[in-house]
Amino acid sequence: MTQSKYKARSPVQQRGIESREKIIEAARALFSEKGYHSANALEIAARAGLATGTFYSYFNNKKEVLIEIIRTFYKETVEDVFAVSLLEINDARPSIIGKTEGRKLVHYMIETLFTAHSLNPELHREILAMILLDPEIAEINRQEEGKVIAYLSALLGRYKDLIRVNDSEAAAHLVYRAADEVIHRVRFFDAQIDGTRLLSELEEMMCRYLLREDE
Amino acid sequence: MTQSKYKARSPVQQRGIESREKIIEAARALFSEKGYHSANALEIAARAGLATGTFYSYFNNKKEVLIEIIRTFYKETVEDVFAVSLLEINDARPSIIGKTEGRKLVHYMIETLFTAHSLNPELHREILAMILLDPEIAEINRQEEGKVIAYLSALLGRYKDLIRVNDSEAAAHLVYRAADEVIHRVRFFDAQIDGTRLLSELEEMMCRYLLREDE
Amino acid sequence: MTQSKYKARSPVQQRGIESREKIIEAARALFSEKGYHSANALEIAARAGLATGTFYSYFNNKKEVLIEIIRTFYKETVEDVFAVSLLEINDARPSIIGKTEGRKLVHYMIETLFTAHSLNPELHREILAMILLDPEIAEINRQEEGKVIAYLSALLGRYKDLIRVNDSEAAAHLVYRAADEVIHRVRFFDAQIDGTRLLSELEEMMCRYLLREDE
Amino acid sequence: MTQSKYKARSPVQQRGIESREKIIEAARALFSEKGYHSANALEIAARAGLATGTFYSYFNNKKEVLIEIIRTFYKETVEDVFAVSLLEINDARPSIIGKTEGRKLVHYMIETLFTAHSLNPELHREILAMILLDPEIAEINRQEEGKVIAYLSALLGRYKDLIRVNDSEAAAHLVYRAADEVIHRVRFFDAQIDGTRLLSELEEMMCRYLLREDE
DNA sequence: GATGAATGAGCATTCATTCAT
DNA sequence: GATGAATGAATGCTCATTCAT
Repeated sequence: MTQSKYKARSPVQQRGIESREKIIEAARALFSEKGYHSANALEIAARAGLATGTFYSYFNNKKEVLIEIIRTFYKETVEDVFAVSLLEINDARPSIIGKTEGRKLVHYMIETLFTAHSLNPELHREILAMILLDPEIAEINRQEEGKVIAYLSALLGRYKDLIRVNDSEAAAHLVYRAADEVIHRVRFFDAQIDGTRLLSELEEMMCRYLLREDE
Repeated sequence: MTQSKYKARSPVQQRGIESREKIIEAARALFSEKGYHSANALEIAARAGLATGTFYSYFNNKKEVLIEIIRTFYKETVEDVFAVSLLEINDARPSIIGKTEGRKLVHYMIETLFTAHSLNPELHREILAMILLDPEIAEINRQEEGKVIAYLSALLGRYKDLIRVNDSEAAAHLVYRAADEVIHRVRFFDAQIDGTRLLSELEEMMCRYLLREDE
Repeated sequence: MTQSKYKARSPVQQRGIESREKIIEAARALFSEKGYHSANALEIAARAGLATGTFYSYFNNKKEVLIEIIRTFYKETVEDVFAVSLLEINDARPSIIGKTEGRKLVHYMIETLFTAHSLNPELHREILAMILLDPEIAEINRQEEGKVIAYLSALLGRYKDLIRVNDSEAAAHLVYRAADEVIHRVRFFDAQIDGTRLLSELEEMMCRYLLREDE
Repeated sequence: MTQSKYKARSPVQQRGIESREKIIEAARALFSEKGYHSANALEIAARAGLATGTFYSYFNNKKEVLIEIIRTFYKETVEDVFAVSLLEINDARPSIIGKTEGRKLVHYMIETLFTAHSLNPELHREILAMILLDPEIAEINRQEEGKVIAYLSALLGRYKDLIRVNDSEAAAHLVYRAADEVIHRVRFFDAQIDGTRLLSELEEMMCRYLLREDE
């Protein structure tokens, strides 16, 4: 928390850039395997094949690595997956829209979120917990999440003929939140109920909520 | 984690029962104020006006207190609030139903969950995080949550004329999950979007999902 | 520096009081032997025959022990030595005064300061350095030193017939400062010049400054 | 402490000389600002706009820089100031002496020391502390201080008609020590007593001690 | 000459848990 | 039953110094 006397440096040489990368990779692996709280700087450095001090050359503390990982996580998983998937729907597969099959659109959205959750479920869970525990992480997440919601919002706005929501921004939030949470539960916990049934109901709920009756 | 050599005892004398109660109260206060991870046995005992050793007379570790608190939490907040509220709807206010105003029913459900979240938001957030971090806590939560979902499921089943879901169990899960998550976000984070708009959309989504067209 | 979550506790049981005492003694010994900066908590605890944690039960950090030692140091050495010596001059040996031998008074003062410096020279040196390096220690020292200077000031005021200073408070400061410093140099460093000559000149300076011509 | 395997080199090229100079300046600034102990090689190098390794090209460790700074400090501040001031008194202003105003001489001495202390008080304080903590620094200081005292001693010897000390070498030591210490206190600490009063008494003490009655 | 990446021993501090009283 | 003293492993972080480029 305290501002360190030694600020973490940014590597300029190739070797430094590689070391920083190794640390992030090692941290990502450890956070997934044993959780953020159980991993420590010594261990992360060792896993990266570096000394403890090297860790602190590039990061002031464990949390800074987590933040970096979260940003990368959103970039690599949610954001990219989303952008690509939605572009596909939009541009590469105009046929979907042509058929006015809004239900397929909903299915795609849920599937995409599910894929994003599946890339590294354990790490995802750790991040979700940290969002609850640390306001700084919460803020980072809010920023990153905002981009995803913006995609959704734009998407909902684009298909006005299919979708009947009034407040498309609030709807995007709602859809993201609800879907994310339900998918998360299905993904992590052997729910009291069969996951397939839950996802199926989720799709049903989304359709009833989002799509025009006459579709 | 490891089972202690000395098992925590159950108090039999009045004094012992009071000490145990004091510890739980102190822990609840501290978990709310500074979070589960930042609180420690010494501090909890001090807050309870007891010695460190006394803490370990009644609990083998901090987690055991948390589990006790979670059970009580569900009893005192979610479960009770739910049961009472829904009974009111059902029995004490048959007029609501008489009007076939399913929308009011939905509104009530959301309001009830919101109330439950408002009783001790900080503690609630800590518990949510622990559910993600600790499988044992997750299991405890699953059990307790199951009761709430059972209420919802029964409720949905009772108003078949109002409600059009096929799989009322899955629907109860879905409704609980989605509402809980959205409310939680609205409650804790200054979302990118106004909370009122989000709750309003949530109600709209639930209505469209749950209620028959002809209501 | 930061306020600890765990505040250092005050021992209530006899055993605890003894442990705290042992830590102070061990610290005093180590600070003398190898200096404040070179000693560390682990070492101090070990020397006291206790675990590291026990050190932190009674002190939040090394500096707190130093402060305690400084206070005790002033109590045990300077203050007491001074009070006793000066009382002796004053009450038990009125003959000195009767002879109007102010020179003996000055000699006593210097001798007393020299004795104070001799009780634990190494520790004294460490403390002097810390006064220069740490404002908090400087303040503690200022307070304690103030008492000694008050004694001197009172003494100077009492023998107005012998002593010709106008501003006895400033004079007390001056005398203390100058004598303390010179003695310190003589005590610690093999000065470029023989210590005896320096002390002799110090006495001469003090006499010329303090005593009436006609003494 | 340990002699390094690689000896620090002496710069021969212009560029090297400049680098060395930059390091000394950066160190001086940092030692003043945050103290000798809190400054470190990395920081010093960064401040000098150089790489860490460059620091170790010219100095084997931090202490070597301090020693260099102390020598320069004495050269630039105390020694020069002294020499110049006293020469002024002696050669350029024979009128002062002609008036047999020894009091002015004393005033000049004190003023000169005060000026020396004022050039970089924080650095001065750090050096004083290091003298107490490190025998090697103490020895360096002894040597440099010796020159100042030699000036004083010579000065005292030159005005035998004004000054009545027997042992002018011891007197020079004494005067330097006492004045230095008192001035230091006035300069650094808001003494319990007003600085002006103390300096005034200091001058009075010096006059009574040094000057002949019939002046 | 200069760079900055890497090292790793070293130290301060925390806290879950035990146990003698 | 209650107390609070004691433990010591664990961990975050620093920084003087080396060395490959």
